[in-house]
Amino acid sequence: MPEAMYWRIAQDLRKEIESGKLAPGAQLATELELRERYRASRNTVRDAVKWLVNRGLVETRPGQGTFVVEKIEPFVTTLSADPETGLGGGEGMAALAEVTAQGRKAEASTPLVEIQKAGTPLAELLQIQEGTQVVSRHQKRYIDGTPWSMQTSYYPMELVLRGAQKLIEATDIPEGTVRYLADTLGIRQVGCRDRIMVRPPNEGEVTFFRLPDNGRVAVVVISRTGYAADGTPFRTTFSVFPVDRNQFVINVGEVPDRPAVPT
Amino acid sequence: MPEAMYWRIAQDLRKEIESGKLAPGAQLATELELRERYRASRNTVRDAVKWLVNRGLVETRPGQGTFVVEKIEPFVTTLSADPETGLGGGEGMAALAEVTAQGRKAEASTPLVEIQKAGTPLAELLQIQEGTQVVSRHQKRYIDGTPWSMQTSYYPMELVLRGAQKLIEATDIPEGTVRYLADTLGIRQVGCRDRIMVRPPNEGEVTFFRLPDNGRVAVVVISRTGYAADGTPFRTTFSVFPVDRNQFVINVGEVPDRPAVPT
DNA sequence: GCAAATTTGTTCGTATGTATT
DNA sequence: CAATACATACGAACAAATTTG
Repeated sequence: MPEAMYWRIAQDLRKEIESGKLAPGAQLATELELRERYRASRNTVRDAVKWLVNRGLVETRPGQGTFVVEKIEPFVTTLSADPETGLGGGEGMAALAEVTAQGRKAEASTPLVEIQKAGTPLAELLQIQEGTQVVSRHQKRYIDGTPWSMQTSYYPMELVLRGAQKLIEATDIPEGTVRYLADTLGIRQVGCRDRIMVRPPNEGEVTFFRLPDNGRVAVVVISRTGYAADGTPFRTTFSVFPVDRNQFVINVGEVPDRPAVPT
Repeated sequence: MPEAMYWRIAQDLRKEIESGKLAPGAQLATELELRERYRASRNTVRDAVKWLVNRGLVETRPGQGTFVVEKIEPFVTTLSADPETGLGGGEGMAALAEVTAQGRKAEASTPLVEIQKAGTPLAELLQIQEGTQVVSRHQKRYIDGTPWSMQTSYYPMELVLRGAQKLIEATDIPEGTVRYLADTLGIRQVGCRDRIMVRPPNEGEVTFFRLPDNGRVAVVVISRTGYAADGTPFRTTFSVFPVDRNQFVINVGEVPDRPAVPT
């Protein structure tokens, strides 16, 4: 009972890729060559190639050919946060420090500061009225020159009025905003809650991260909400990472140091 | 500069879906109807529909039609672990308790116990020689009847020889294996390290979780390695969750209780 | 710099098979 | 069994992107 021909062709090529016979970066036979090799019409071999493209095994470049996708060396981010100092998870300066510690070069764009009204999800996280004014601080991060993460932090506007002026300055806050708020307003972060979810990328994420335009590569969104001593949330940070180049580690209790090596 | 016709048709349908004009579960016009509506050939409207299928917006059922995919109510798992008692993160009985607490019905298959040789990644995590014998305990979990996660825990065979007989019995260990090992062998878990990654599902995962066969829905793999007081790892658990129905929460420090509501 | 050759992208027409109602 | 709807396959033509001579 033969399966569909395009399927058999696709499986044949898949095996060649997975066995390494077709190495990452290598060019596949052209559609015309495949047409002859499998004695099928061009549209049928194109269906087979589409099957591979949709699974992220190959990519086609008009005018050039079809190529086996290169695999990306994943970067490992430690999410474990010190509830006091602020955090350690892909946030602020701590993020950069972790990158350089792994022998890679980290860069970050200057913060983009905006005043916005809180939408439903944010208002819920910060336990404020929908439509309340919030400060948004946005940064893009790069590792070895490739886009690595986008981060947006939200603070109730009230904090600025109470004296945290630096929040609305488009400059890095070297000591970290959590530390800054503790020093300036005496708001200590006694705990935080991370929420992790995975979803398809939106248009802006596709272009910034240079993801395939078929939406195959998802993004991880980590929202971290910081809580003050009285139990009220006072800031939330959303970090967006493409799943094809990122892994995460959480340490609890006493764990030995170890270079985080991807699997 | 008109884009390709299949693209315009796809965008048109996408907008109808995203605006809610085509509700989840609703049936799209048939290919023949779309052919008339857009004055394109059937192959062209099929290309448009394929574009939507590859993004997971619709699904086609031979003999029936094309339907807008239903969105799934995500389940929230708390990963925060107590380094002592064991854990809280989607593991063992604790997992079941969290599910029922959210007013859902949890089930788990009886454990499948196997003796295996450790492969490279596992040997690295457990810091043992590659090829060393390990006990593997595998379980599948369901929430409200739908497949939710697959979990496989690995223990060095040595633990069984030292007296932890229950590890190789195909029965639930109600108090949890971490507690059991502490009671039986005096091995206390003083810390653990979680590693989170996202990858496409393999064949077994596609069939168990009933994922679309185009590999669009990725899975989250969380490996949790437990460390004893002397700093050596003594167990690793791999948990696999489909990303379309799961979110995760990590609490650090003092955070207020709050019903975990998906965004 | 340009034209030709190569390679993938889009569109149509047509025929037949398979699954469901 | 018949009607309906999607799945597979072939052939053909032209367009667009890229490389090559």
